Amino acid sequence: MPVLPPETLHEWNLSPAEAVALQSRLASRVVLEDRFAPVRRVAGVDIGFEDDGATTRAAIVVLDWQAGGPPFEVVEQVVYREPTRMPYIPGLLSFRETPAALGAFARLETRPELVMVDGQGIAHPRRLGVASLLGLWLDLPAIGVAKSRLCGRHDEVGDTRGEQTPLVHKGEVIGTVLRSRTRVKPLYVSPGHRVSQAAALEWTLRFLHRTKLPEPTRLADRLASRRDASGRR
DNA sequence: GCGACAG
DNA sequence: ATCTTGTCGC
Repeated sequence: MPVLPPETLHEWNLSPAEAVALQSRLASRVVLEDRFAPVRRVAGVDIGFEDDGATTRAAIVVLDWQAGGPPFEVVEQVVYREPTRMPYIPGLLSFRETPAALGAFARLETRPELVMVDGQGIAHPRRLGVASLLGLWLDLPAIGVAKSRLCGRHDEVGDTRGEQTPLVHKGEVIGTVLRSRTRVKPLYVSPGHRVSQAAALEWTLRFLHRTKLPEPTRLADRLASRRDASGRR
């Protein structure tokens, strides 16, 4: 799908302090209301690192929601790698991950109506996790589904599948802590962009099958870790 | 000042 | 994140 040149993001070439300031500015543009086109194709995104961090790898799996499931029909999938440009700094992970994710989207033929990302949405100190930055950049509805907490506090979640409790940071509800599987570490679900808090949770629940992760993210995760992941399929 | 800290 | 085999559960 057509995407602004990822290079633009690299060219920001920001110091940590500048990146922090930019996050705050961009966060003001995040939309927390449902602004969807009818959802048919949903993209699951997973970004990870190889070679001790030297390489960034982004995997995308596009599912057809209207075709029914589970199992959901896989419409397209892409794995894309490029040299890592920035170190890992808590709170600035999105700058490290997003360039590769944009490279992967640029190589995707399908334009999804919804994006689900492995990482935080607004459940971030400055309300701009990877899912928000990616959603803004692509101008698509995006949801963050993280496997652990970055910031905020919450009550203990019941240990049974389906139980949930709000994630609160500085008096704001920034997400939902969701027990996706009984006796398994909970997920941290938050809106990325163009999605309400309620819809972010609803879509996540809709894609939850028997596993800890919702299907889009789970399949992207799995695709990323395949030995023969040579690109497309 | 002391911890915490997405992937 | 990643390094890794077996093992338990659906």
